[in-house]
Amino acid sequence: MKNIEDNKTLAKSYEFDNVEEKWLDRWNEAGSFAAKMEEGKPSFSVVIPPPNVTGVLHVGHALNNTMQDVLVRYHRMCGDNTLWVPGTDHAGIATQNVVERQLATEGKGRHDLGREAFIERVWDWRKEKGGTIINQLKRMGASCDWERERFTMDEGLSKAVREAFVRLYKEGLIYKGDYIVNWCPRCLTALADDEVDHEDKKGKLYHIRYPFADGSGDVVVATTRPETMLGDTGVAVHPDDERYSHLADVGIKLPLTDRTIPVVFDHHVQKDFGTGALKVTPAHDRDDYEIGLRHSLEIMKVMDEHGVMNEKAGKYEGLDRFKCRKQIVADLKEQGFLEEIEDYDHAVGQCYRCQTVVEPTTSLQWFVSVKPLADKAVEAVRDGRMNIYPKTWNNSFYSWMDNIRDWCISRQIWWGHRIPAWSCKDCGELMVESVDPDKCSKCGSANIEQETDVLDTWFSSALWPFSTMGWPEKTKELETFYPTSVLITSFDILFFWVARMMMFGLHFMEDEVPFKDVYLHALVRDKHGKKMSKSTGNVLDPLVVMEQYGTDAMRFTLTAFAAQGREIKLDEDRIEGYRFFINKLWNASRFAMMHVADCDASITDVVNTPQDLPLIHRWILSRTAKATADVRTALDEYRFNDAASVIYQFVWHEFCDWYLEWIKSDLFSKNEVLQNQARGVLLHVLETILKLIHPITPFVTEEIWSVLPGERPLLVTSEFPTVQPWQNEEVEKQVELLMGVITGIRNIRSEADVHPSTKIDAFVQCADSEKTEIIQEFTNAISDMTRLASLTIAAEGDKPDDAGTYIYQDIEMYVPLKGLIDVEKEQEKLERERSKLEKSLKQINGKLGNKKFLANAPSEIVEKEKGKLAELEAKMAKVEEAKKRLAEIG
RNA sequence: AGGCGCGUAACUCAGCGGGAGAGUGUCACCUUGACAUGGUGGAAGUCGGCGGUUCGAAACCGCCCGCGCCUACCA
Repeated sequence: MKNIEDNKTLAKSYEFDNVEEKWLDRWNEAGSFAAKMEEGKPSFSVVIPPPNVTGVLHVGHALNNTMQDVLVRYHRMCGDNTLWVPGTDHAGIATQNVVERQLATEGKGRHDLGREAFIERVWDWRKEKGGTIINQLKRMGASCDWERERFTMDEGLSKAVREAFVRLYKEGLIYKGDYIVNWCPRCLTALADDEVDHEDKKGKLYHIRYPFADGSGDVVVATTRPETMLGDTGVAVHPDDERYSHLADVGIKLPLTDRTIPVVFDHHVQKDFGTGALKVTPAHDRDDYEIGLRHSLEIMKVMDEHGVMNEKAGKYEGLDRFKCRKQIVADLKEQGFLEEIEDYDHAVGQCYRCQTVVEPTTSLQWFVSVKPLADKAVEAVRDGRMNIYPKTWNNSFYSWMDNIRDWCISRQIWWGHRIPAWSCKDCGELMVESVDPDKCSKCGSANIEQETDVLDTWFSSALWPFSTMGWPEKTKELETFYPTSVLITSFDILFFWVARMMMFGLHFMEDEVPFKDVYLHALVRDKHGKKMSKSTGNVLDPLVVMEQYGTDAMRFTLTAFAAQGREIKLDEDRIEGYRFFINKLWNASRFAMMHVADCDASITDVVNTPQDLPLIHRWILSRTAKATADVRTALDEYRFNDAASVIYQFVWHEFCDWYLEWIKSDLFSKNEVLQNQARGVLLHVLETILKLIHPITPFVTEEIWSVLPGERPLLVTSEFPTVQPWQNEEVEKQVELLMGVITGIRNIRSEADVHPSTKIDAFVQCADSEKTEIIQEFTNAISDMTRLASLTIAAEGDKPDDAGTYIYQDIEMYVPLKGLIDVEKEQEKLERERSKLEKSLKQINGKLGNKKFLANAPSEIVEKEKGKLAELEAKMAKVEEAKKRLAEIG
């Protein structure tokens, strides 16, 4: 045995600072994370949800990447061909904004530089700052194959984007058209529907009187945006609304203009809202646009791209849309058309990047016809080729996909994949080609010009699962790793991203799904369920957490919290708790090292013949097999929190609390056989534990592993434990019995305030000879663990009056404590016990007395209840007897 | 308005058809040959409410109360 002070291998508590850095380097040097593509092995592959290149690690990333890493490390240890592709997303608008802000501090705008110079500037920025989040992911221990890092704008992926675009165009699935889109007048670009945030704002509802053209009367319409009336080309009412049925042929004289507009009848109008009449502005409202189409109304755009009124707005030309609103209201009022202004709260769409109020407007944009693609994705989920976890998301997925609109993919910014379309300035021909054309394919003119728009960022990320593996080339990576095994991401991008990967994956990869499983994890909130935000000040920064508690503690916490739900309320106290757990593991290993440091690694061979081992070793091997099975199942089913809790429970409360305490006497024994058995099993179980936890807490486990005796390869690439045939019910039952006795005696000591160092005499009495025999056999272990001077098997009726008592099943333990017994306290304890038993007995007797129960319940349940009843009755008898005896002295 | 979800010990959460669990906190005792980032023992819950299904419900169904989130075309 080594003296503890001489033990130089492990410090007294786990200090993570140097350890983490050290192993990051070693794993890197050893190429531990490099994907292997060996024949005949199962594949496990994951592509990272690429964080924005402008991103900084937040707790959501930490959760997301911990979960991925747990699975990836697990499968790598299982010997699978394992690939985890890392990378970042060019994040068009976000990145452009960052660089534009940087330019602004120099007093410049992007137009001062021009397109090419600006893009170069963005690349410079990316070179300098774009690695931040990648480095932070590395710091977390994410075991991506870093050699394969990809960027959505790098050469290979750009080629894939172009190929995808050209194919879709040639297949007629991409078209260019003048449609209403969400327009950001500040970013000067179209936005996809899901790039618009809706926020309730206080506003006004203006009621405006629209006179009939024939002067026979008027109708009042309501609007929150009076300035759009300049673009009104109709008034809509419900076809069943009698109030307006006579207006079919009468026009409306639009105030402030000299135009007369028609009344149309449309089911979209709500009869009971306001007056039941709706002004229709097809050019500046999505619904009005649809109504306009249905009734062939003119589309009249009255604003320009900056949100400034244009020449169609007549005298209002040149006014900003909000200034124009004021002016219009004033004019309407003056001319007597304004009926009423009421306060009105409603949702206003804002640009998700700059919060400018979005202007719905028509413009010439590129679209993907998604319906046929969406149907295939839905089909793949419905027939189980793709599974969404948790499956509660299926319904949301279906309903979104069924109502999906064509996807506007063009953006009027500079940073992104420029649309590979050229138009001929002479004949107007549009060319979409994979190779840049130098002249018009129709008229031969060299006077051609490339489209200036770039593609929506999500277009390139939709290709991610296969573009990162070399598509459109046929690569070994694709062959080995596509479809990927599982996609792990946050539910809030199910539609932005996941659905689009499904659509593109199926389309371009010959109906092969991009991933078999999708795991949608929760959003991380603070411990009260509030969204973490800088302004609230409740943000938990993973970088700070890693510094304070260590990366392993953070990872374990996140894993333990990762139940399949919609939100995770993260309580910082829990992180500390799990840090203590890691320290516990550390110290248990330290203890083990005191006994096995100088041994040969082959001492673990004793586990090959478990039948030759003493009971407690067989017990821990049985529990180890159970824990191994449970962890594997949990990870296979994405029940991360279960894996964490199985490990926690097993390591702390079974391995440390019971097993280590129990084998101490053997470890210190002079009997070499016992000692070697203890050392061998101890080392084996510790090795197994380290392997089981490694996917969750890679650093501390690798560190401990490295000091264990013998030459050993890195833990990261060691074999994950398989379930050994060690589970043994009989052994577990016997140990449980002994534990019950030990707990009982400890309880008596504690209740009677016997000082822990005082050795006492204890007695056990039980009518069951089998149980008595086991207790007899383990007298020494019981005595060691309860600090007894002696343990005696007593005959019935031998019990002295002044003894502390505890009853476990049908076993009574007692400790004579002359003068130390507080009779009243003891009586209270027994009464509590008795009343609890009485309640349970009543319940069970009720069940077993119920004929229907006996008839309907499965027989094993009935048997179980009967067994329970016998046990409780025996215990009750003991308790009543003890009470009676106690009453006699009292 | 529709959809989804949540309400279990003081707190943060598991469990989701057969005896109410974990961590933290709390109380008592204890520096016993890894660990006080520890040990031992204890207290603590009509499992939001009311009905229903069932031999049996915290779990399944319905309604109600409270709280979130998402989607939406009430202008």
